Amino acid sequence: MNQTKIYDVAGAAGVSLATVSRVLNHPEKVKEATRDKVLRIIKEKGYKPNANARGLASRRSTTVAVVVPNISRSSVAEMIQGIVDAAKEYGYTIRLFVSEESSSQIDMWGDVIASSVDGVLFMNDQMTSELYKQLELAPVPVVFVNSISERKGLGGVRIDYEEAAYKITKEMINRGNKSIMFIKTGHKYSVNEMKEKGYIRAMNESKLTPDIVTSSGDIDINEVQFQEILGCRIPDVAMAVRDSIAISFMNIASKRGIKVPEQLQVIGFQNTRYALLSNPKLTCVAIPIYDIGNKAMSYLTQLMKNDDESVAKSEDVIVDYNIAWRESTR
Amino acid sequence: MNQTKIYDVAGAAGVSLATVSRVLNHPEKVKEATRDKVLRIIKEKGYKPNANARGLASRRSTTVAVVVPNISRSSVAEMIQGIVDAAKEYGYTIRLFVSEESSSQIDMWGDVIASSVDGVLFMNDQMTSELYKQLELAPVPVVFVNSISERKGLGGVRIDYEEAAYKITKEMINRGNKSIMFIKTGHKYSVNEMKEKGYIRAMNESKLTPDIVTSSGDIDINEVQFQEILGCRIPDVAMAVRDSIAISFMNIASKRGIKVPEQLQVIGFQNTRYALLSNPKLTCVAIPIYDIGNKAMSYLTQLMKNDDESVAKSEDVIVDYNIAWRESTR
DNA sequence: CTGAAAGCGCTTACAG
DNA sequence: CTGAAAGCGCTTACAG
Repeated sequence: MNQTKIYDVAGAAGVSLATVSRVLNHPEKVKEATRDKVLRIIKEKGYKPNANARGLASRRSTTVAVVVPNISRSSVAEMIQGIVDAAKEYGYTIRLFVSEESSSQIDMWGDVIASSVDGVLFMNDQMTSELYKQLELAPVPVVFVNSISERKGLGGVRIDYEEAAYKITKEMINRGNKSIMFIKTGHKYSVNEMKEKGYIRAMNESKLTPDIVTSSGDIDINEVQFQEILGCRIPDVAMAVRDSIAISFMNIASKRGIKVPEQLQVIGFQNTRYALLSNPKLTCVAIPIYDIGNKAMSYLTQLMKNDDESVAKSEDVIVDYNIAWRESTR
Repeated sequence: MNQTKIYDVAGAAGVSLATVSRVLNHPEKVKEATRDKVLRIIKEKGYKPNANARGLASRRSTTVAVVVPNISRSSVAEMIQGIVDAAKEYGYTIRLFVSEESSSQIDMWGDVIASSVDGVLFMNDQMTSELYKQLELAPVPVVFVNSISERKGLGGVRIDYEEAAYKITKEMINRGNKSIMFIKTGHKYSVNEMKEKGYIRAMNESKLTPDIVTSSGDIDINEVQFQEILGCRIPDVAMAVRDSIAISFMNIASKRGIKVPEQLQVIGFQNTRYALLSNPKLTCVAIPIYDIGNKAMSYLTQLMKNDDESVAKSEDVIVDYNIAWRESTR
């Protein structure tokens, strides 16, 4: 019930607590015989150093903060799984910070820093200049995950969403499709803006008129809107910024008797499990979101072991994506 | 860049660091004028106490551990959102521990305790007696979340899954359905075993023969299996332990030209977003998973403020569920 | 290779 | 109501 302290281990092993500490932190500095004895006792007693004390004394907590907006978005959860797995590999522990709005992220930032983490994995799609300022003052490295930073020295692991949207649009044009609809949401997510940009570029290049629909985040409202749209026009292709919106659109089309993919092709963005459970199965730009989390954490560990005085700066790392061709396209 | 320390605040305010600490931890013990001055300076300097130091000195870290298997399951993510929101309300911070297998949860447990949290929210569906032993020795309160503990003094917030499965099965029988299939997975999840039990009880009560199918966790394998099953027999109702399996079954049925819900009714368990994106929309036993997380965290805060010498024990708290009737049933 | 000691940044009895 | 001091459980130069 009372946790074993380093003193207990030292006592039982007949060494000083400094030696026990060294066995844990700099084993190469301890004679093998001593080390083995201490390790045995540590195991016997199930000793684990108190994280607070260790963090306070060493200024390294082997903990990183993961700052995300709303964890229940399925892509966020999967990304965290990637982070967690990499963290485990490198011996880091996670402190989770979830913020609803970007304004609250500023308040939260103080807590993040005070929690004395060794680094931060940061996800935010609605950056403000004040937030940038805060991040730039961070006493530890910050790496963006699947979101876009506009500042030098503050980068992260992500996809080139503009390119991805451009290429898939281009591909659909090359396949002979003329009317390609782009469905976005009202939110000002920078990654979604990149997708829109890529789409527009591809359309313009081919002298086609962009057809952009802004949908709600709510499924029920979407459905009404999609009914209206499909009552007026059936595009060759509908591409949505999120899988769930694409599926919602596809379902409404099916209900109206429109054949997918024969009359209408539908493309999503992300490749969540929704895409495999839809009927027909959704073609989408597959974002390796697990890998993004995983790589971001690995990258952060590199920055954290920088012994320099200064805080290591992060740069953008662009990760490859691919296209999962399924039944909603032909 | 260098973080403000309590000394800096004390200096600027012309008081001792003890007073600054008191303003933060026992404001009622400080004269109002002093308190206001200190608070002003704290705000000015953006001072936040170092979490490690505070935790070490006070033995309270205002941090709780959240221990879950695989965060990317959508129900887990939503539950964590509930936890996070309640944690924020009570001023707690989250340390996230994710374990793949139950064996690794034992190893992990040492880390959980060493991380000096004030309490633990624990989710595990495959308990072993060794794990129970560890949990019972925990120096802080432990509350189960959406999983079942068989030990006294170790309880948690959850649904009565047996009752839920019993009632929905009963309801479908009362509506005149005779052949009701239950689709489970190979995993030994205790909550799923409860669902199975409830289903069997309802069937037996009505002298109907239970029809239990064990499916794989993999969508592709499932589909092959479901094709085979539907080639042999079409039940009046198919009920699955998870939404995703139910949807998968429903999609295969649709592809075979079986009309849902006319010829086959399908019911899921959970009410994830999948259920709204399926076509037709899935009827399911709706588990208020966000609330479960939220309540578990609230409950834990109560246990943590127990001033007693002993560690507060937790008891089971059963949360209500309801049924979301949608298009896959009639 | 090992130990004694200082110190990490706080909190909290204990005096006053 | 406030301050001086001890102590939380570690790590890490510094001697030896």
